[in-house]
This record gives sequence, structure tokens and C-alpha cells, in this order.
Amino acid sequence: MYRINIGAAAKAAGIAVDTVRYYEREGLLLQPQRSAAGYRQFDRRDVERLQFIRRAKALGFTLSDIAELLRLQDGGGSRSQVRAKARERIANLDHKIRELTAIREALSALEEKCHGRGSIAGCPIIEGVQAVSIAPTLES
Amino acid sequence: MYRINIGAAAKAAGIAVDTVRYYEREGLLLQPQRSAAGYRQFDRRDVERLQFIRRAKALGFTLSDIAELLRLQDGGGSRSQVRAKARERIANLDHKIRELTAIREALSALEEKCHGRGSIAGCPIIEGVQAVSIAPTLES
DNA sequence: CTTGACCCTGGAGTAAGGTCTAGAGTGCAA
DNA sequence: TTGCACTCTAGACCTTACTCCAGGGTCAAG
Repeated sequence: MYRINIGAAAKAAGIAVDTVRYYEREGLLLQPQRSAAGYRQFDRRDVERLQFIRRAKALGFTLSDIAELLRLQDGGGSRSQVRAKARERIANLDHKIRELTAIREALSALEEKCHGRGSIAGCPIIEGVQAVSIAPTLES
Repeated sequence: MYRINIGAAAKAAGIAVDTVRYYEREGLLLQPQRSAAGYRQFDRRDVERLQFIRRAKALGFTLSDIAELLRLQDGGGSRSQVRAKARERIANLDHKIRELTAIREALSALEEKCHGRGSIAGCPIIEGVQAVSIAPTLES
């Protein structure tokens, strides 16, 4: 049987030991087996679960999104539920990307107006910021 | 002379009163005048400064970036210093946008593989997350 | 003179996602 | 048997940018 301590499991999943305990506290992990001395004993599936968490995080899911996905997995949710979460996340990402792109363009336009020489008085970037209109999409 | 209390200044700048005090504590504001009773007295320049902060925030600068920009303004910094900050921020934005776009594409590819019917076992999205390779750019 | 709207300070609480500490027990090699 | 790495728990602390609270003073209107 493949049973490893928290240190090895954390390393295998590329996560810090403290973070593994934190995920357990947050309800993202199934209660692991314990040794006689009370050490957590993780098996392959636990490690896969940790990797799933790490990768889902890399896809920008929050821990509560991930908890929900894991609940679906544990509780026999349906694919359509999973797909709905994915679509929601994609919509979020699209929104965020549009927002950042708009900011980038606004700032870039200011930067191009500035020749970069001279004192700060009258600097087009500073003055441009004063004049920025705060569009709804630019509000965080 | 244009001297207003914190409530009016906050309103003029579109910021909460508590937030104005917070900015003062964080060193973003010049120490305002005080009335005999100890009330802060803001003038037009103070309000402009608050507006500058709000707009710079809308451009995605952090408060510490903004503090630095304000120090440049106060201390006679040069345009090249301001431009450098702007470019740094643009580079940040570009990086973030690329990152989110990569995530979006990865997730979208998974989502398209899922017909959305059936139980969760074998769901391409779940399995795809397991297989996501975590590229350096995808790490937050 | 009272009422209500404002203002003051210091300090605590919030969200998200960890990270660290103290104090104590465990496991294994030399 | 000592020593060191590892593990346990509960709970405090971190970052960013606020937001709220208690307990008290101030100001203008009626």
C-alpha cells in the first residue's frame, strides 16, 4: 500500500506542508487516514487530489470554486454542472482580460505622449491621469 | 479660500471618508490644515490629489505605486521617472493579460471537449485539469 | 438648549490564501 | 542513547485596501 506522510505528499504535489493542512481545514481534502501516532497517511488518490487543486488554481479557480468542483466529483455531480463552472470561469477571465486591456491602452496612450525629458511639471502622464475618465469597466 | 471638511472632500473625490483618513495614515496625503476644533481642512489641491489617487487606482496602480508617483510630484521628480513607472505598469499589465489569455485558452479547450451530458466520471474537464501542465507563466 | 449631522481617535475586523510559531510527541540512524 | 528530521495542535500573523466601531467632541438649525 502506498501510504506517505504529509511531507512526502506535499512534495509530490508541489505544495507546502502548511498549505496541505490548510486545505484540509478548509474542507478541500477527504479526511486522511492516521497512523497510530496520529500522523496523516496519504495515498495516491490524496496526492492526485492535491495536484488537482494546484492545477485548478493555476487555471484561476478560487479555492471555493475548487471546493465546489471537488464536491461534484465526490458526490457524483454531472458534467453539465462542471461545464457550467468552467464557463463561468471563462466569462470571468474574458471580463478581466477586457478590463486590463482597456487599462493598458489608456496608460500606453499617455506614455506615448511623454518624451521623458524635463521636470515633472506638465508631465503628460501625470496630467493624463488627472483627466482619466473612470469608465464602469475600469472600476475594480 | 476654499476649505472644506473631510466629508465634502471625500464626496468631491468620489471616495469614502474612512478611505481618505486611511490614505492619510498611509502617507499618501500631505498633512491637511486643521480647524481650531481639530477638523481637517482640505483645499482644491487636496481634492485634486484624492482624485489623482482614485484615477491612478483605476489604471491599476497599487497604493504604493501611487505613493511613489506622488512623492515624485512633491519632490520635483523627473518625467523620465514617471515614464519609467508607467512603463513598468504597462509591462505588468501585458504579463497579466498574456497569463490570463493562456489560462482562458486552456480552459476553453477543455470546455469544448465536454458535451455536457452524463455523469462526472470521465468528464474531460476534470480529467483535463489533472493533465494541465503548469507552465511558469501560469503560476501566479 | 436640544437635536442631528459631522468630525475626532485608536483599534478591530474583513476577504483570500496562506505562513509561521510554540510547545510537544515520533521515528530512525549512528 | 543521543540527535535530528519530521509530525502534531491551536492559534497568531501576513498582505492589500479598506471598512466599521466605540466613545466622545463640534456645529448649525430651530
